[in-house]
Amino acid sequence: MEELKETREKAVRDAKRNLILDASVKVFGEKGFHETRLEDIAAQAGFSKASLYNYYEDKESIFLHLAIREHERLCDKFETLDLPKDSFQSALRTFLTVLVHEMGARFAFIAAVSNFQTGVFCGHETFGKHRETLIKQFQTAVARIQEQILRLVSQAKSSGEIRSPLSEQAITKYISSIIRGIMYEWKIKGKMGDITVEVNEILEFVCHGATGPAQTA
Amino acid sequence: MEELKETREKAVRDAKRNLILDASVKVFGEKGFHETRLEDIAAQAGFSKASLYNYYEDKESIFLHLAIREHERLCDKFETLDLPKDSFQSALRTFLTVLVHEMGARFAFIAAVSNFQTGVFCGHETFGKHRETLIKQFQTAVARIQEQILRLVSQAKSSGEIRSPLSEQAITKYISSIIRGIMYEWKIKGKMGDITVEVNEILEFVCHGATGPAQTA
Amino acid sequence: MEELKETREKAVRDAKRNLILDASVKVFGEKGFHETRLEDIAAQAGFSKASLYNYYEDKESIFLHLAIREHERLCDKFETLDLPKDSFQSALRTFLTVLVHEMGARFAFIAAVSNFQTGVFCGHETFGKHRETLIKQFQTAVARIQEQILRLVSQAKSSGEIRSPLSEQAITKYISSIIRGIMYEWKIKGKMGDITVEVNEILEFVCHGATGPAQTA
Amino acid sequence: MEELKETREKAVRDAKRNLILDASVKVFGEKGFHETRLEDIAAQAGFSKASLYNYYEDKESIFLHLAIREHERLCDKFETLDLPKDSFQSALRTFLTVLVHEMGARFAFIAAVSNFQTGVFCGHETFGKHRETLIKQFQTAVARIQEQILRLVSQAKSSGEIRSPLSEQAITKYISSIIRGIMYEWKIKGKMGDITVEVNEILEFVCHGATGPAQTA
DNA sequence: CATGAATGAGGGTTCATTCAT
DNA sequence: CATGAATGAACCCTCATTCAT
Repeated sequence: MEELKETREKAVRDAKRNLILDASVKVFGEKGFHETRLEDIAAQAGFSKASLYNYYEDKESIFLHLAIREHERLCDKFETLDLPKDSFQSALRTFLTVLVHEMGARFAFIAAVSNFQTGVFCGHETFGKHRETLIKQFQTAVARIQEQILRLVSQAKSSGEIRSPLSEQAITKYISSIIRGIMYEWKIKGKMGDITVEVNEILEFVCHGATGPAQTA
Repeated sequence: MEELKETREKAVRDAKRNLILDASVKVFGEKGFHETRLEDIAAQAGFSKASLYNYYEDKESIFLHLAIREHERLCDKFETLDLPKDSFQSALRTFLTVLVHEMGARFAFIAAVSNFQTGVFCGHETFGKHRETLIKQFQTAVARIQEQILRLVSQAKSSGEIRSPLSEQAITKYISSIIRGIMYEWKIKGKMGDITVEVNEILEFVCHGATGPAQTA
Repeated sequence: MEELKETREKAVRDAKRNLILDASVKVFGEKGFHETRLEDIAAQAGFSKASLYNYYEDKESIFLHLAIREHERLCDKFETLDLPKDSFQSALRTFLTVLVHEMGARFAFIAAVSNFQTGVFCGHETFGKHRETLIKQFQTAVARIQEQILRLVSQAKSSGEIRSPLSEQAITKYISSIIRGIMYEWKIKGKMGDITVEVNEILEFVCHGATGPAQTA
Repeated sequence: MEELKETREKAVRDAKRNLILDASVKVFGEKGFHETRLEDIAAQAGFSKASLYNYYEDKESIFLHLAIREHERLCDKFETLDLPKDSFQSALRTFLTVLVHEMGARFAFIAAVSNFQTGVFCGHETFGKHRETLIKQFQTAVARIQEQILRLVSQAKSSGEIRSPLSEQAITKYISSIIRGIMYEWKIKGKMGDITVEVNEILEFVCHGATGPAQTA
């Protein structure tokens, strides 16, 4: 009995925490970290500004928790995903489709995360304990996505499908950059593009580069 | 006489405007737009905070003028640059080397510019007249770099060196993203990497992609 | 039957009210009125913050009730106390010993009360009805202690033991100040001193002043 | 020329810093540290709230600087003061008259300082560098007054005028307590009492205690 | 009665910008 | 032109108090 109540209350609380993040993804996405006012988030979430502090330590905490949630959701998606095993290209196609599909819906926020990484972190060096671990989690979550790509690339390298002399890390890095570029583009345009087209083009470029496939001739 | 004095004074004024930008590139690069305080810039430039307003309208104006200057400098460099004509690859190598060399010295600021583009612009819709034209200039300047790449790509496509079915714009976009990715990486690491290595790797990837050159076999 | 239940419930309620005050004496003593958070008291008392409002009107009410309780307890002690009748000095010794012993255990809180008196009251002029009477009680309770001293002094004056030309009120005032001074000293040092020593010294000073007893010579 | 300007500007700045303190002594005196709003001080001083930050780091800094100034002023007064050399009593009379006269005009603030000492300091242990030294200064300044009294007492002890077996420190402590008691009394009453009367009474008590002078008989 | 959650009302502080000298 | 000083306008965050369960 008592336990049931507790779990229910825990669930409600978690739901509200998520409501706040849902509101945040919109506002942070639109305005970026600095120009976002707690009040905007509160209004969007249907809370008062002060209430947010029942759920998160402070503004930065909301941002980080959100980034973590979004990245982990994505990772979870990938872990339950059956990637085609026939070829690197089709595996990457599936992967990118899911990735862009998921990220795309939050492209603006993803862009904000990148900005946050390069703009807010660098320089800061003194954090409180809580902050410290939260940031670690954040970085881990962000890194985990890259690792998914890295894994794909590594497999393809082992199987001989990737014959590039470049290190797996370098290739992964470039793929990431390209994806982030897409997010930026959409953010600036204000809307998503066509996912299928976008993925196909990325694939084409990633697999064959610019000088391209006809090299065989 | 009078004219001479005027031109001299103009020159002095321009010199000071540039001093301010020189200071800004450092501070904006380190802290990003939002976390930069006018006072930081003033201190770095050897002025008082109030003096900055003798030379620029406001904080955003400094940022935009700086971005414009940096991008135009780069463009000027390219216009006086004799790119090798023998192959797309060697032209691109030269181009990238110069680009990364120049940008690299300001990588942190370049990262800040990207963040600014995606984080500050979007959402704003009411600008004063002055702002309006300044922003146009800024966007033009940023775009001009991309056009340099686009021109290279176009030529290579005409000459048949690029056989990718992708549009020239798409290829250009990916190359840009990769370069921006490098800037981000350096910014996060806090220092530049080895330019030659970096350029070679980019080249390798851009030209042949991941599955790579040995496709011939 | 019904009555019994009611009295029992009343007793429980009173017990809880006292629990809250027990917690408060610690927290108010350590942090003073302003820096004490209701949450600190609640935690210390094993209640939730909201529950406190079932027992007391508000923060100030807790503080006042506590001060009243502590002072009345002390007065009760004195009323059941058989002071030696042989001399002013020995009566005062017993009195001070008990006073300092009792107060001393709560020295930090006593210091907080003084601060509260001079810092919070003065200036306030609009009080609600409830507040009004509570404050009266508080002031009465604080005054009652002084009256105990006053009574001692008066008796000694009547009996000729006190030959000072000073009014009984003045002497009482000085004794109070000295006692409060001890509380402050302990509060700042963070711990009580030796009661016997302290009382003896106070006695010496109060009875003979600085120029002192040897005046006879 | 240039130097003159600088010293003048320095003087103006110092004058303004003092204006702020002048305003603060009133407000802090009336409301105490916690209930004082920066805005109150600003209004009283004829500044905007934000302007205060041109002169002092923060609220606590204003309070501490003020306390230091007041205490040092008093000390300076004493150092230029020719205390009668004929007897402890007349020296103490002059001393107390000046002390109460000076302090009295600021009695409310002096009370606030005591509250601050016991209420705000205790517990805090982590301070910034600046704070650290400022607090040291504050404590030194407060202590210096006590030392003046201690010196008087010591001399009188050496000269045999004070025959009390109590330590000089103890006597000094009691005198201080009594003075602070007066400040509290005035603060609670809302106005100063008659200085001459007050001083005479203190003297009487301090010199002969309660049982008093006629002990000779 | 107990309490988790919600919130209004502020407070201290920051900073881009303006103004007077 | 240079600058110290002044300030309006926010913003983040805190906390006593209220409310719904």
